[in-house]
Parts: sequence; C-alpha cells; structure tokens
Amino acid sequence: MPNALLRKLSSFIDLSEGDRQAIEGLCSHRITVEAKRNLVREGERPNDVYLLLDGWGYRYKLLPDGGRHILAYLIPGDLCDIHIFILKTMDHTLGLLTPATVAIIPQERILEVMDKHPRIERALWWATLVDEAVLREWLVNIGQRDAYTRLAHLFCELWMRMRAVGLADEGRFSLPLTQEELGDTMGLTAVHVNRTLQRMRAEKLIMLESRHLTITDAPRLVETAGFEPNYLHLDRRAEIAKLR
Amino acid sequence: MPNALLRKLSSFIDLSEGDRQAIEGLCSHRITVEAKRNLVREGERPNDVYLLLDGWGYRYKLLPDGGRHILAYLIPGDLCDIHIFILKTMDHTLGLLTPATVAIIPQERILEVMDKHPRIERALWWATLVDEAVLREWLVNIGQRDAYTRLAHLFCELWMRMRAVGLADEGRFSLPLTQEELGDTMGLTAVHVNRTLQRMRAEKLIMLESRHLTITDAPRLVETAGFEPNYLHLDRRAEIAKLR
DNA sequence: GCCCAATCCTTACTTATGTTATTCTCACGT
DNA sequence: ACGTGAGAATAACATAAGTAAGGATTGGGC
Repeated sequence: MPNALLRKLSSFIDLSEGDRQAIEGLCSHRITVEAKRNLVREGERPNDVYLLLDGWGYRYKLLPDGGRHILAYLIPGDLCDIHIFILKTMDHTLGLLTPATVAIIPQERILEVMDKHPRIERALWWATLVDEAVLREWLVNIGQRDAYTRLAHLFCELWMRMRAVGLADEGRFSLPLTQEELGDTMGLTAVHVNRTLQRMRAEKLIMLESRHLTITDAPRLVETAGFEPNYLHLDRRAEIAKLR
Repeated sequence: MPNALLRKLSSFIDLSEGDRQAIEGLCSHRITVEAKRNLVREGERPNDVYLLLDGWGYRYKLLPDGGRHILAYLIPGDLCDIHIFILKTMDHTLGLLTPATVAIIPQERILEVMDKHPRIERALWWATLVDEAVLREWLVNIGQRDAYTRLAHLFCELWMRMRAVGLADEGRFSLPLTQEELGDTMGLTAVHVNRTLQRMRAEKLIMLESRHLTITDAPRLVETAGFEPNYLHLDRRAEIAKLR
C-alpha cells in the first residue's frame, strides 16, 4: 500500500527522490490504535505530531451541556497540526473513529525535515492551509445550507478527498460514520440526518450501507450541493481528478 | 495611538526593543481605505500581506444563490493570512466594513523580519493559529447553539478580542455591524437577529446602539453563552484581563 | 432644514428541524 | 441458537427560525 501522505503531497508539488525518502522516514515509527481512542485531549499539550496512515480520525469539542461538535475528519495522509506546540494547550480533542495506523513524529524530526527539504516544508504548509480552508467551507455549509444540501456537500468533499489519496474507486468509498456523527458534524439531530438520507436514497443520489458510500448520480449530487472544489486547492493536478 | 499589532503580540510573548522596532517598521507603509471596499477577492492571488491598523474588516464567501456567509471579523492588529502565497488563489474575499487604515507589507518584508526575529516569527504563528481556533469555535457556535446563545457567544468573543488590543473600555466597544451582517455571520436571518437582540435588551444583558455594544451584565452574558475563552489562547497575560 | 436610503423594527404566517419514544435489524459474543 | 446492544428507521408532535411585507427611525448629503 502506497504512503497516503506521499500521495497527497505529490498532488501539490513534485517531490525529488530525496524528498520521498524523507517522507517515508517520517512514517517509520508506526503504531496501531483501536477504534474510539483519543489521541490528544482538549487541554493537553502534545509533544509529537500524529500522521494518520490508515483509518479515520476526527476533531471534536464537547460542550458543557453534553453536546459534541465534530470539527474535522482526518483520513489517511492527514496530519494533526504541525505547529500545535506553539499554543499552550489543545482547544479540542483529536480522536479515532476506526481502528487506525498512526505514525508518531517527534517535533524535532518534523522541524529537521522541513529545514532540510524546503519542498516538503512548502507542501506541509499547503496541507495545513487546506485544512483551514476546509474549516471555512464547513462554516459556510452549516451556516447557509439546509440539511439536504449540507449532507450532499459533505459527501462531495469527502469523495474528492478520498480520491486524492487513492481511496475511492469510482463513486464508492469507505464512510465509517454513524448518523449521529453525521448529525454532530452538520449541526443536525440523528433523526433529521436519517430523514435526509432517506430522501437522498429515494432520489437516487447515493447509497449508504455497511459503512460505505456509493455515489449513484455524481453530477446531480454535485449540482444540488452547489459543490465548488476550489477550496480544496487541488489545482495543479486537479485535471487528473476532474469531477466528471 | 499605540500599534495594535504590537499590543496584540505583546500579550503573547515578551518582545525586545529590536523586535518592537521591526514590527513598527512593518507598518510603515500605510493607506487609508474607504468603507465597503474589498482588499482581496476570491480567486485572486495577493502579493502582499495586509495588516489592519484601524477599522473593521471581514472575510466572506458568496454563494451561487446570492447568499453570503461571513467567516471572520478582523479588528485592529489582525493580519490576513501570512502564507496565502503558498495557495494559488484566495478561496474567499477579504473586505472592509468601515473606513480603515491598512498597512501593506510585501511578502519579502514579512519573511525577512520573521527570519531575523524568531520571537516575532513565533508570535505571528501564534496569531495565525488563534485565528484558526476562532474559526473552529464559530463552527461549534453555529452548529450547536441556538440564536440567543450564539449571539451572546459572539459578543463575548468580540469583547475579549477588543480588550486584548485596548479597544474596549469596561463593557463598551465599537461594533459596526448591521443586523444583516450579524445574521450572515451566525447563519440567521436579519429578522431573527432583531428578535434575539430585542430579547437580550429586554433581559438587560446588553445595549446595542449607534454602532456600539455595551455589555450591561457581563457575568450573565458569559454564563448564558457558556463562554470559555481558552480557545483565544490568551494564556500568558490573560490574568490581566480576567473575565470578571 | 429636508430628503433619501439604509437600517431597524414589527406582525402574521409558514416551515424546517428538533423532541420523544417505539420498533426494527443486524453483527457479535457466549 | 440466543440474547444483547448499537445503530437505523418511523411516527406524532412541538418549536425555533424563516418568509414576506410594511412602517418607523436614523443619519448623511444637499
């Protein structure tokens, strides 16, 4: 299995053989973690950078009233904040949704590699900025769109991101999220997520079963979502992965 | 009038005299811009970094259906993304709400200063990461809280941020936002913002008049918002500006 | 001092989404 | 095979927030 980080960064910038080896090197210390574990909790200050190689992770905050809001999903190739050590403490929690393979990279290693490989440094910054851009788009999504459009938009985004790391064939990919988790992501209740998914199924846009999403009518899904992939900043190689 | 950026960064880190002068130097090229102008539009690729010295700015995205969502407010001392040049194009627009004084800093100047002054580099990263943390909190705000709590939370945040740059005395500060703009920020209609403000006034939490917000019952406002300022990462000097 | 436009406020009515509760369906462990 | 529990699916009902439209204020430009 190819290295997801390598694959992701390559879609942004051409890497030399040395760059590639350096990236492989970063992933050398791997651990496997069971589902539902937290990697870093709100209030803590991690010493390492985590890189997800396999499985799904997520960022979330808990509210005093027991609510939870999911802030981001991490798929293979995604890094947690490479500059977290500048801040005193985490303001949210980073957890795993599925069993996962995680590379643990000590701060110094990352800094050293970024120092020696300017292209990697640039690519890592790109990845960080894209994460932030995704956050902005989620804000728009929740703020401005109704439940149906919102879910459609999320599915389009996850589809594109999974494709970018080679984890979606055609319109089908792993989506290990419960309706409750989808609700906590979109600011909806699980009940309403269910209603909305029924409708999307009835209208033959998607199939969602046994933790896999199949997009059955991509053009219409993209259209109803008003999905514009520019915020993912896949520009350079985006041609390869055109929407249709 | 003191330099707002200097003031903000000082609340995070102790700066040397040299650092201070370097920061002052960054602000040397100033322009004044009239209200409602855009500084950088979606799709463009700016060459300079903008620093807001006076007035209010905001980031927003327009939707195909004519909707608008406001992603962030910029108050004096705030910078626009110092690494925007890594991405090919802006995925949102940066505009001004009021007449403003803006410092224009060429990329190279910023890079040069960051290179020569590691403390400034660190402080600028801190500012960037805080901006992102604010984005996350906004997502939670819109996703999980009702209109009343949402507005209360926004007011708490803006109050804290204005205080951090010395622009709020007691519970009063400039808030040049129309109800429509508040709505586009919180994912609400102007009508509902109005209703909600009425209620907040009736319950004596705030006064909002002639573009100024006065917080009349801070403890209750903070409590109803469930406001936890940790995400603003004001840790070091936060003691000075305790909530109550 | 007066006009115009923007902002604000208000009302009556509609609707999307939340709430609560019950049943259904598997996957899994013993 | 059997029970258990998490997740999914429904249903009836409640409510927060949206819509549309009009009137009241305000403040800046002449």
